[in-house]
Amino acid sequence: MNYWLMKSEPDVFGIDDLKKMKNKTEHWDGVRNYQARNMMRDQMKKGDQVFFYHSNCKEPGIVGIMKVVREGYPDFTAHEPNGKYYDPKSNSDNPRWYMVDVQYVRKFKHTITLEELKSHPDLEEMRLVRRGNRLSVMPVTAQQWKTILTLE
DNA sequence: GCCAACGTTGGC
DNA sequence: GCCAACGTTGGC
Repeated sequence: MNYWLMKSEPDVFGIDDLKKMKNKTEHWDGVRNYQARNMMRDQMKKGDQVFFYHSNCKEPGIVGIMKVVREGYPDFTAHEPNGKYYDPKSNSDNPRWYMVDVQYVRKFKHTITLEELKSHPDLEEMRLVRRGNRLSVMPVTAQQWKTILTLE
């Protein structure tokens, strides 16, 4: 089993929104970055655990855990001409973008803030805490996963 | 709201 | 295939 971290802006779609969905499950649409796409399309497997990260908000950080319940499949929002994720260069015969379905597992009592993550010596290697990082889907090692859970 | 960092686009 | 221009991300 692998571990991941995925970012979302809570004003757009936060962990409470995921919890409210039917079966507490939602497709993770709108990712328009090739590296992130490749991970969702090729590497994320059913049962993988994922940290839910809130970005671009008052208190950025990890707010809880979800899991992959459906492996990579084409992101249909790229084919909705009036949608905000529309990409005219993608089509259903040859989809450019992919997504996975994730299910809510639990929410932390407190947000593990970016500041805390940055100040932990064992997490220096995490892409998340690196300067200028913009990747919205990234792998987390088993060791990092364990370390982060101790901060809960 | 600012702006640095980054990814993508497109002219050449 | 280089690289300047542009758009986006996301912390602050």
